[in-house]
Amino acid sequence: MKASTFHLFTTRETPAEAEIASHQLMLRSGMIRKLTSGIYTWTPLGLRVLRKVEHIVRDELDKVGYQEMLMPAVQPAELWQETGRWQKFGAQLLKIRDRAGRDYCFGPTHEEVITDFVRSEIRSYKQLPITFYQIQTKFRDEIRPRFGVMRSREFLMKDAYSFHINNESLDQTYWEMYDVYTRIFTRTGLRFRSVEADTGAIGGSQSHEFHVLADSGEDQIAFSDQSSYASNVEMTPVAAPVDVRAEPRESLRIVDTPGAHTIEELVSGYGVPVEKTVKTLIVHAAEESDADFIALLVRGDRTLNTLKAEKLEQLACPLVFASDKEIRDSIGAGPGSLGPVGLSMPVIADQEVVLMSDFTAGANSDDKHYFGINFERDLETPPTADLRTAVEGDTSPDGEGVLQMARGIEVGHIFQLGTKYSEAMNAVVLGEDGKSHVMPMGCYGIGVSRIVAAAIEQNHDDRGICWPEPIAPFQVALLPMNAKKSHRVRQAADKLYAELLEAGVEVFYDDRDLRPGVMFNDMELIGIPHRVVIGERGLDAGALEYRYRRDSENSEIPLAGAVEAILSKLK
RNA sequence: CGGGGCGUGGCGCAGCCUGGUAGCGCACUACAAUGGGGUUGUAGGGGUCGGAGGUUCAAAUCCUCUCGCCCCGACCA
Repeated sequence: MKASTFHLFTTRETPAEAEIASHQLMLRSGMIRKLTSGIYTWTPLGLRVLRKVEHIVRDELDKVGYQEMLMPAVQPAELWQETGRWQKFGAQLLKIRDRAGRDYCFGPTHEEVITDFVRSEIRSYKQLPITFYQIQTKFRDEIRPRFGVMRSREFLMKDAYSFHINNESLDQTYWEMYDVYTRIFTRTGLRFRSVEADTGAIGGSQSHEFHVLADSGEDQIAFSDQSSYASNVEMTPVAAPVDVRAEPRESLRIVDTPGAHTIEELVSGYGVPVEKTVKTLIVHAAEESDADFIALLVRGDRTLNTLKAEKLEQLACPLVFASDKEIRDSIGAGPGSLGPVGLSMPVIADQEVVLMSDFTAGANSDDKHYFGINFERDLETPPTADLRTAVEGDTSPDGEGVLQMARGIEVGHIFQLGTKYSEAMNAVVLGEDGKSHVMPMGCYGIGVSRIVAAAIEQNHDDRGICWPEPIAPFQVALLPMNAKKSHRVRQAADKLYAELLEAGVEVFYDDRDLRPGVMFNDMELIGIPHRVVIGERGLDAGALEYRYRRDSENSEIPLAGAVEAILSKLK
């Protein structure tokens, strides 16, 4: 590709709207342009990277015999009403109405369409298992799109769906897909990690996420320092502590604590050690429950894990916190002065709380706290559950080692869906036994456009992008120095360009007659991994200058045999 | 959804408080010089100041409404 005829538009200044490195660099290098909130145009430069990622994904899926297809982006409402997701999917579902008043949505995912397809195409267990996939534009009306294509509303996704005669077959394909994903992300050249994950809105049982590791990642992942255990911290279980509760040493007493409405104020204002405090959170009970509200107890320095709480059958799902007014109406005190002693509603305590003794909590009276609270003596020991979010240093759930934390960008997610959709949509096949069987399903997603942003987030420096070679827009940048004046340089560059093309190298030939500094800066900004410079100085010495994008020093390549020398640098 | 901020050539911004008819840098066009890390000079083109209404002799500037975008929060006990 010659720069003179390629649309390249780089900027020196960073657009004000971009917060994180990948977004800034994608805009500055001219890979993407925003059309409107969360919706982007991919320029020729950006598209080259997107296509590279897409190709790796497609290639690895094809290798194991999964079949590519293409489903409609616009889907009829009836299909979504069949599974109940027309309502349940919520505001993220972009609904559209046609001229006849019929309702549609722009597909945020394709379980309904594929299940509809399969229920009419697949008749016999002999056709199973089967896995289809597509690479397609999705739309999710995010509450708050941000970070460019990292969290956009319109995005490119690979979604795959597998259908089975039984759960064993599903499990087999699930783990096969796990291996395919591992190969895909390995091939992109990114540092990544697979973790156990929550199944979320898609539903199902088993699930893993694949995260690209980067400090700016929106997710936190927990992993053991000694075993292969890793999970998204939003669902990392906390092992039940094995300690024994200490005997009471203090007497129960009520203390005036004006101004102490948070744990922090209690700790700083009254000298209570934070690990001797208990937070009391009032949440809505499940609809079918007798109680209206339930109190949850966690240690003062812990964070309630919403996902864990939602899974408790006694609690409303999704979790709803009681409003200040509801709290005052039912307890007679405001938030900030709540505690389990004398509380007239069901209580569930985090498992470590019941091992505490001589602790402090609100007295259910404004500006008063109980000090020296002890279970059994001052209140009944409540039922327990794993309620808090895991933290660094916790014992690994598999018992081996302790947990470390890292930040990640979710780029892949695989689920065992079971029969959630096939049952709702009556997707059945005839089994060997002559009877109808509802097909268990798996679904598997990869955020293709997000991978591009994640790759930059993980691979950049103060000069620009440092593409991993497998997804770089070009492999080699060829820069002639002052070619306008020097016919030798121009001729040598033209010749090398032709030879590199002939050898199948993706070479970007900067024939724009710009000053060297401009070319260097552009090539470093857009992150081409290998740079070859041709100048009078080098030609005199019979050499080219070579530099790898991540290096800070040049090396020399003999002019004779330059193509082979360059080829040997490529990965 | 709640809070905050911003809309002025393609991009980054100043001008607004104190009203007088729009400016700077980058980018773009032409010419010239320069030619190994965003070079320099000269001459240019391009903006209904997000939109609507109002106040005024006069509005980018003041007032009202509206649209769009960005950021933060959505665990607080």
